[in-house]
Amino acid sequence: MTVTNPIKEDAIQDQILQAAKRLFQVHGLYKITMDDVAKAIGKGRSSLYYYYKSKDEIFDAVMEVEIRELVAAIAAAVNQVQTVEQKIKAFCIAKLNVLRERRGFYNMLDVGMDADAMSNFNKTKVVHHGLIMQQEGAVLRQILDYGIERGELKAVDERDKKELVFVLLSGVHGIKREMIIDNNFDGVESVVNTFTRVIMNGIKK
Amino acid sequence: MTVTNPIKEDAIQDQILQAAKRLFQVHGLYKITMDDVAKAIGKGRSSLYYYYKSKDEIFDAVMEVEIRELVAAIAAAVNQVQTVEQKIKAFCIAKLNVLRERRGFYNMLDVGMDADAMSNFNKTKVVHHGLIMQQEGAVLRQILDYGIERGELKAVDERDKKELVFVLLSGVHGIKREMIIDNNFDGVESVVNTFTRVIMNGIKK
Amino acid sequence: MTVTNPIKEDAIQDQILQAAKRLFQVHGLYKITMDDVAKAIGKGRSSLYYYYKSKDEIFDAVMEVEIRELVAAIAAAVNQVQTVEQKIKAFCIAKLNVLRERRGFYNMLDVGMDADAMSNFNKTKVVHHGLIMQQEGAVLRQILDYGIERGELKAVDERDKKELVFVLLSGVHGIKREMIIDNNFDGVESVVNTFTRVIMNGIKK
Amino acid sequence: MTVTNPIKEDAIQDQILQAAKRLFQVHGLYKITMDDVAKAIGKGRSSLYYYYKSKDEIFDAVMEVEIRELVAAIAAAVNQVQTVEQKIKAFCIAKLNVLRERRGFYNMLDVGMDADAMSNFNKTKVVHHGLIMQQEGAVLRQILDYGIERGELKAVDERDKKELVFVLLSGVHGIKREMIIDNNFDGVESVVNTFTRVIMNGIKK
DNA sequence: AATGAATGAGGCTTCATTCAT
DNA sequence: GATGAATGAAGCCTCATTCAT
Repeated sequence: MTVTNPIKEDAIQDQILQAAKRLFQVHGLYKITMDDVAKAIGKGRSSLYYYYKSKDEIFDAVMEVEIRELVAAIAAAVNQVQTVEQKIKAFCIAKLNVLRERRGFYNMLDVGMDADAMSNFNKTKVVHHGLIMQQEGAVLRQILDYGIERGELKAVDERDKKELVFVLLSGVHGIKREMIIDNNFDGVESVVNTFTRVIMNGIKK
Repeated sequence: MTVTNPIKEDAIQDQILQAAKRLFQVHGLYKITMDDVAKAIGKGRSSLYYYYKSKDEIFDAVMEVEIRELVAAIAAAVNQVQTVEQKIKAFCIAKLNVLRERRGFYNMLDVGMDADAMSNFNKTKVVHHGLIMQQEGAVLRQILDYGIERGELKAVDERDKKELVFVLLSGVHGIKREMIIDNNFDGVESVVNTFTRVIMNGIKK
Repeated sequence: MTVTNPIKEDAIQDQILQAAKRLFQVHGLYKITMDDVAKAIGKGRSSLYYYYKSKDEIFDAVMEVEIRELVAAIAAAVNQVQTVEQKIKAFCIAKLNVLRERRGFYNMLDVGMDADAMSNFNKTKVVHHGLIMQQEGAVLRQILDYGIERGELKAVDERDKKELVFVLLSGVHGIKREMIIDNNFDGVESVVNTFTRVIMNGIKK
Repeated sequence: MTVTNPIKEDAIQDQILQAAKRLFQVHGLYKITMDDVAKAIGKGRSSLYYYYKSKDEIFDAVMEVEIRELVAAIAAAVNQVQTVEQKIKAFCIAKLNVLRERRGFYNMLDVGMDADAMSNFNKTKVVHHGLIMQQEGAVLRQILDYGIERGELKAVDERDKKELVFVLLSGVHGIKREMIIDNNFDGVESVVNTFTRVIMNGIKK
């Protein structure tokens, strides 16, 4: 049986992925070199190129995983509570909690994606960001619809709904950002409460 | 009037500043090399070092100008209207308008300041970010106080006020961010309206 | 014998070492650039960094070799003769002979180490100089002890012995220096004879 | 009287000289930039070029002064005492004392002049070193002749005399060097005593 | 499947020197 | 006399990527 084992191959590819993920999360993309990643999996630098064509490609792969995990975590949190206010709060807290440990990483991808990032990263990255926005937006929108249906919220037209989602999402991203910069997530609960309260006042029946 | 003209005196230093500012705004700090800046003013690379000790120093100088301009623009806009709602709206729109043309730049400093940036930038940069937050925060807080005094807003305790400012600021930053990433500022007015409305509902008497 | 050959393994590292050694010897550290070294082994400049982290590291490595070689040569020469006078003479001549071909190099390390060098070199370099002094001093001291034991020399107290070693060592270094500057080692034997004779007269029984 | 004042011109030239001298003494040639020198005299960098064609030329000028001062100091010290042993001791101590405060400077010129220095400096420098050796040698030789004449020393033939001078000179230089490297001149007197005693034993009647 | 070796391209900084004014 | 301004040449170092084995 000298057939190459595709599972094993994937295993290493995954090792690289996990190592890169961890490193990117802690230090950010720029600080991490291909050598850092290679050392983390105990292999030579050039070996990485057997599994991924470029640093960018590794980054893309890491992103996909992160996004999946983030969205899953948020959805799970939202589904565990009932009222709209609880759901929105859960949404915010879940997102902030996941991001708390992503610093360097999400920072740049999720909201961060600043001009630097944008000019360095290929289009794929922008697509990824859009994906997050879209998926998270979908969750939020479901919450709104659910609230309207349940009679908790005022009925609003499509355009308002869209903007509301945008504003909500932007708000959480902004809060996250400040907390990351301050490197202080201590007030999360409290700030989220204020945020949710203000928002709810603005939209509830 | 034999007063020496300070502008003329540092004409070149200013040229560098302006060139760097423009370049940083469009492309971000990392993408721009000293050579780019030098070429932009039609001089040799080493000439820059006659006016600034390092790339970092240029960057610092650019920042100072940007911050001054940003805060001034916001304050001016806010002072031109009377009601709280108008002021908050003015605040948001002024900020977003200034930032619209800053992309690469503010992105990285004001809100952007992501983990990468933070580890690469020196302490000065973080200080600058703090400065913006503080100054903008002060403006917002004045608006709130003004509104409470005028009876437009509910009176809230100190802690709530602080958090409210934080949430407001974070929100605008988040919105800005999304717009920059989308590279689409078309809906500014509308989004700001939604944002302000929701917020106002949450805090007005 | 399947033992891996350590020499072969680091063949290139050694090539760099040897090239740098030769270049440093002839031209001195400052004159030699990384590019010079790279060209000397027929490779690109950045390739050097694969084997050594910095110019300093190369220099350190060269030093280690030089010191080993120098001390070994001296010890060998000293051990080949019997009387104290012969040994001291052997010491001087061996040292001068080794240094004759080191010019730029030893010059700067061994004795040379001037204030310039000292402020530019890192601590390691000073340590290296100290090492040479210490090892050579040990050899000289053994000669003295040997001479006292054999009754050739006057017994002297510890402090005198120490100073004597210092004076002897300094003397040889001084002579070396002059010869290097004159670029004339022709009179070595004769000068060493004079030196040794004067010294011996001062210390023999 | 619009005649240019040669004295004033010389005055500035001298200011430069003195400033450079002090700086070189303390920090060594390499560490000092033209800007350092210019700042020290409170003028612009390029002004130096009005008085000296190049850094090298300044250095040359500084050297000349230093040599004059050194030789004068030594001669004075030697002339103040009577016996040969005292004179040699005076010679050594005077030289070491002058050099003690010259570190960076003499180091490189007087004895130091290592291969680096030699390849960086122009031929003039080597000439200067030779000049020191020659002048100091002359002083030493006079001491020897004086001693022989007075009957203190054995009569030796011309060649021995020459070598003796060389050895003496080299010895002092070597001692100086070690002391500079150690940055410790505390034992000067004692070491010079040992040196002189050993030497005297070797040459006195 | 893995990697050792090599490097090109690029980046920041320093400094002696020139030159027009 | 003096200098502000400008720079070319040089130097050190980093890193993603390639490629033969």
